[in-house]
Amino acid sequence: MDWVTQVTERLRATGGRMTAQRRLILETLAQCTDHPTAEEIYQRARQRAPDLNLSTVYRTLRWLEELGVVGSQRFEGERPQDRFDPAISANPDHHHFRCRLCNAIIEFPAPLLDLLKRDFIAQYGGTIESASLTFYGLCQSCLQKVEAYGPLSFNPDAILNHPR
Amino acid sequence: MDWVTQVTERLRATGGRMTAQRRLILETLAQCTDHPTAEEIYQRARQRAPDLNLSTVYRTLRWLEELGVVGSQRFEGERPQDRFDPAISANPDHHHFRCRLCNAIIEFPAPLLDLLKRDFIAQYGGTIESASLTFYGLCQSCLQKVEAYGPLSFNPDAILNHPR
DNA sequence: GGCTTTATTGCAAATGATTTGCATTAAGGA
DNA sequence: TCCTTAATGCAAATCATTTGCAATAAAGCC
Repeated sequence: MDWVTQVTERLRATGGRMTAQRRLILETLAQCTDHPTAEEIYQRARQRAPDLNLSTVYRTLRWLEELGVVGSQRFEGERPQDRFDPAISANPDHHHFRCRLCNAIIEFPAPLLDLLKRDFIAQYGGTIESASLTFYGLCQSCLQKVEAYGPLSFNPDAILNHPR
Repeated sequence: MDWVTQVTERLRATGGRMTAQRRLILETLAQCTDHPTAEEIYQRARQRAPDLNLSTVYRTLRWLEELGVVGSQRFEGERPQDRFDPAISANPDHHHFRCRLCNAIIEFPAPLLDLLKRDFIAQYGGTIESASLTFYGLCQSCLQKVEAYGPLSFNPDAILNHPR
């Protein structure tokens, strides 16, 4: 049984209805290999159905989030907007690395996080229900480029006063 | 030399000016033991200077952020707003636990995070410049309350239809 | 101390992602 | 096929945060 059908069943089980718009959004999500914003999902889906509405995209995404089918998360260094993660349903225990230069996002498992959780509980008590870990840095290929060419010298004054 | 004076020196060194408003905001931050929002800082500071402006608070906070004097971070499960962290200048390497019930935030060190970073680099290459780790769960005292009394049964219908 | 430069403020208006109210449409069980 | 009500489209509202601009006031200089 494919992903869209699985989600449809979860939906029906909670009194929801499968619509053309929801199916389209689900199929769009299924094809994502990245972490798109609501607007990006809207644009991609709209290529197949131009009268799709952005509100519907938001409502569908929030509903999928409640079902645990997609995750959402914000990254530092860009304007505050949710990015959605269709991979979370297939692989719930992953975290994110984000490249500061090319903005690529790498998903990685972090089994050692359990050690950190145990340390925390041992010291402070309580329970931990979820954890969010994000690394920021340079991905392998951006690092290689920087190492190969050296950092670019950026001097706005020199650019502005440069003779044409 | 106290904190406000230290920050003033950093400020002057970059061509900035120390004003009554900035001093007030700094002193307000120095007294924080929590992670207030811009609005909360504004309300606290305004008790001493009622004509302080919220824009000034925002501008001052962003400037302190650039200087590395305060940190900012958003937490899940509340509306999207920045919370500011004056403790980051004294103790840069801390992470956050947030209690889902009482909303308390606990700061904790996580030296083991270096293992996770090393693991990541070994597998994917690149470099890691910063990391954000947040735990969500129940703090010790909320956990004890839940264990002592059991979870509350919340049934809106029963409340609405309850005879008075 | 007064003068000058320009960083900073207060105010109001703009921004931009996200949510919401409501009339209309359509899913899916009877 | 009919009926109930969940879902959509549209426009307007939200709400934290930012920004333009005229007025104010640091702080370097005489």
